[in-house]
Amino acid sequence: MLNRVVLVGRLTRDPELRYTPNGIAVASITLAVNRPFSNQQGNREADFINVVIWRKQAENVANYLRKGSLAGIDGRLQTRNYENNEGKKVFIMEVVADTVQFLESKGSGGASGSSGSGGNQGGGDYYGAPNQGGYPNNNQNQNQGRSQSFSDDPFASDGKPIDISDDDLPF
Amino acid sequence: MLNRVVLVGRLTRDPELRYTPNGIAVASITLAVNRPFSNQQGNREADFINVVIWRKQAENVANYLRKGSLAGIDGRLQTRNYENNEGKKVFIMEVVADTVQFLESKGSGGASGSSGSGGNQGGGDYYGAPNQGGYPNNNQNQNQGRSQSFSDDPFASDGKPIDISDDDLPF
Amino acid sequence: MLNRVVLVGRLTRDPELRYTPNGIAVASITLAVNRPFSNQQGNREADFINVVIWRKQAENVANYLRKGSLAGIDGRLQTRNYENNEGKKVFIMEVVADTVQFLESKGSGGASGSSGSGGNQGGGDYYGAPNQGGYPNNNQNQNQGRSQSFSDDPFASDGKPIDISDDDLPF
Amino acid sequence: MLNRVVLVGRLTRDPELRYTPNGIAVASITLAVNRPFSNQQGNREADFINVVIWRKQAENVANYLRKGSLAGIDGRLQTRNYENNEGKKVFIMEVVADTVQFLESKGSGGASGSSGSGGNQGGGDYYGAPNQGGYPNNNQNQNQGRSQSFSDDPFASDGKPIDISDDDLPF
DNA sequence: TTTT
DNA sequence: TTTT
Repeated sequence: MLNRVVLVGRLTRDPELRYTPNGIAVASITLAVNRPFSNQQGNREADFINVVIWRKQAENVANYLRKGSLAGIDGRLQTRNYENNEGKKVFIMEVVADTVQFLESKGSGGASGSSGSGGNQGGGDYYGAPNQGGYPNNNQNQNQGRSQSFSDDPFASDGKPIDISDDDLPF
Repeated sequence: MLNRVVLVGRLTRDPELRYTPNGIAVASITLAVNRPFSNQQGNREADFINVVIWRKQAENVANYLRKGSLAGIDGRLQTRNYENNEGKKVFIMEVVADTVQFLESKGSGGASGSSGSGGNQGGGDYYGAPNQGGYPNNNQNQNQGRSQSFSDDPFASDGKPIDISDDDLPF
Repeated sequence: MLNRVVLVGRLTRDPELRYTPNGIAVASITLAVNRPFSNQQGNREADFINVVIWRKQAENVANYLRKGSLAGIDGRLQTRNYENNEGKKVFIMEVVADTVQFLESKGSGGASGSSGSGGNQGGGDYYGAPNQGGYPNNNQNQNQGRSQSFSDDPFASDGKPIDISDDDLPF
Repeated sequence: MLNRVVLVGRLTRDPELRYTPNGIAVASITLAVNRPFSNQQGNREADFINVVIWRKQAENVANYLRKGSLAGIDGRLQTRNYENNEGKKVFIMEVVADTVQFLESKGSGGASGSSGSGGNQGGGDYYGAPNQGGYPNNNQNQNQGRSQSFSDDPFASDGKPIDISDDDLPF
C-alpha cells in the first residue's frame, strides 16, 4: 500500500553506524525539520524524526554527514516493537530511507551530492567536496573488527551486541 | 522545511473524535498500511500509523469512516512530548493530515469521495453513498455536551478532560 | 535528487500494453485526478496525468485495471523528447510508476490489492477478486506474437513498431 | 484526490515573474532534477520540470533564486490546455508549488531558508543571507508599472499581456 | 535529549 | 532550450 515520506532537515547529532550480525550496515540519524508556521508564542518549532538507512548508503551517511548537515530523505514510514533495557515493550515509528540526498555537508560550503537508491553510482559521486571543512569523520570502516553490533533499537544509545537476525531488513 | 507524508491504508479501529476546550474538533485514527514485501517467514506485515485530523475534516472522518475503511492521507510528520498517566514523559511521532481521501467506506461497495483540505467542498461531496452498508456511526455530534475533551495524547484511550490550550494546533 | 510523485485517480481509458523490441512490457495509462477545490464557475476540475508502468507491473495493470478503475501511483516525474509523426520534436512530462496500488477494479465492489515494486509478491496477491465484475480484459498475453511494439511515445495511439533500444528504461 | 509532488533540483534559468491582470504575482521556474541512475551510455541524465509559484512566494522566488540555485518544491501536478501563438491547442503538465524551500541561493555559500506556504513568516526569514554572492536580482518590484502581464502559458518566453482572468488560480 |  |  502507498507509504511515502519525503523530508528535508538537519541532523541533530552525528550519524550512528552499526552492523547486523550478518555484517549489514545500518545507520540511524535524527533530522530536525523546521515547521513552516509559528506556534502561539510566535516561535518556530521543529519535528525530530528518526531515520534508518541501510547498507551502502548507511556507510555514505556515516562518512559524509555530521551534526548540523542538511539532508533530504525519500523513504517509508515503519512501525516496530522492541523490548527496552527494562524488558518493557516499546512501540516506535521511524522513517526507513530509500534515498538520501546530501544537501550540505556541515563544514563544506553548500556541497550537494546525492546518494541514490540504486547501485550504479560511483564513489566519486559526491561533487562539492563534502566534509572538507575540518574534523574528520572517524566512524568509517567500523566494520573491520565487527565490534559494533546492531541492537534491536537503532536509536538506543548503547552499542551492546544483541542477537537479532536480519528480519528487520525491509528488502 | 519539506515534510510530506502520503499513505493509503485501512483503519484499525473506529475514529475517535474529541474537542479542544475551545471547541475545535480533532479526530485520531490508526491506519494499517500493508508492506509491499514479505519478511523472512514469508508473511506480509503492516505498519500501524497514527494520524491526527483537525476541524471539519475530523468530523467528516468520524461520520464516514469506520474500522476497516480504506483511506488516503496527505499530511506531515509531527513529533510531540506528552506526559502519560504515570507522569512520565513520552515522545511520539504521528501524521497530521492535510487531506483525507475516502477510498472505501466499510460496508459500502467501493465508495470513493474526497475530503479536501480547502473549505470549498459542500457536505454532499461524498459521492458513492458512504456508510450505507449497515451499522450507523454513533460518534457524530459528540460535541453537543462538550463532555468529550481532547487529552494531551489524542491516542490515549481515556477521554478525561485536560487543561490544554490550542497550542498544539498546527495552523 | 529527490523526485517523488504520489497520485490517486481513475483511469480515463483502458491501459495500453506494449513491448520493447527486447520484450520488456510497458503499460501506459492516464489518470484523472480530481482537484480538491472548485474553479470560479463552481466546478470541480481534474488533472489528466499520463503514467508509464514497466515490466511485471505493466502486465498486472493491463490485466486488472480498466477505464474507470481507481488506482494509486507512487513514482517519479520524467521528461522526454520524442519525434511525432510529422517529424516534429515534442517535449513531454509523465510519471514513471514505481508502485501501482489497485484500489478498485471497475466492476468489482471495492476490491483493493497492491502491486508492489518488489518482486516478492505472489500472483494471488490481489485480494478482493479484481475484475470479477464482468467484461473480461482481453489485453493480456499480448506478448504472444510480439506484434505490438513499443513506440517512442507510449501515449501515441498508434501501435507501429519503431526501432528503439531499451535506453528509455529508467532502471 | 491525492496528488502530491516533492522535488529537489537546480534552476535551469532565472525565475520569470509576471502578474495576472488582477495583480497577482506568478513565477515560473524550470528545475533540473538529476536522475539517480545512469543510462546505457553511462551518463546521468536529468528531468526538466516546470514549476509555477503564486503570490508572495512567487516574489520571494524571483528575489532569492537564480539560474543554478538549489531548491525544494512541495506541490501538486496540474494539467492545462492553452493556445499557442499559432492558435494551436497545447496540452501541458506542470507542478504548482505549495511550498518552496531555498536550499542554496546561487552565489551564497550554502544558504538555506524556507519559504513556507503559510502567511506567518516574516521577510527576514531567509537565514543564511541568500544572494549575497554578487549579481543583484533585478527582477524584484516588477509590479511597479504593472507592465508585465501574465500570459496564458507561464512558460512562454514572450511577455505579451493576454486577457486572462484569475481562473487558473488553484486556490 | 535535539538542527540552523 | 536546460542545472551542478
